[in-house]
Amino acid sequence: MDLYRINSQTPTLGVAKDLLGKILWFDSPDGIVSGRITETEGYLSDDPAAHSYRGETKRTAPMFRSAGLVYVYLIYGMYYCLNITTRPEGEGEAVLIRSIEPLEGVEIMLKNRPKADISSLCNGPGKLCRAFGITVELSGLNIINGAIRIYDDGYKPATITSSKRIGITQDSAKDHLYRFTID
DNA sequence: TTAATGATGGGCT
DNA sequence: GCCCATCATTAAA
Repeated sequence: MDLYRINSQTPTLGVAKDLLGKILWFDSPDGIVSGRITETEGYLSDDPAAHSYRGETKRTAPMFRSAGLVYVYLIYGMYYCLNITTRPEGEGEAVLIRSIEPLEGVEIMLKNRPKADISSLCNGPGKLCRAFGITVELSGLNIINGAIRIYDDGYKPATITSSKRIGITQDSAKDHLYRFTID
């Protein structure tokens, strides 16, 4: 199985679609967990909904560094969200990984989310980070050498659906079809 | 079945 | 002080 590398020549929305069907892999303290990516969203540099929009801060620094880094942030005080950066130094774009179909380490995921059943184990950005054990401590790692990686096993999605992003309310951003899903 | 609400804390104005 | 790229739980219908 091949390591998947982000090509910084590829536009962010192209990467968002490209990541569908790839395998997210994490060498967690409890063991290997992995799953197939089924939902992503793109966040662009001229996009008021992007964390990078108001400039670089300590939190958002990975978005501005280089393509192929992990950007993790805390949301609503209790959940983490996982992104992969897509652009060269200074640009500030990323893809949010929103949903995954569990593959390896299901017993670890169930230990992290004891009340979930398989179908709802990783079907949301907060849920998948909780199930995998991904926290903000991992923000800034690269996906070539780090504990979080992406693999390509040759799976090709049949159909990619575009839709509006979840939870985006700014008038100038809410209607963009930057959310991509496969079934 | 869908709709409303509470949890919980960092980041920014 | 308000907002937030969320989710589980409860309430209503």
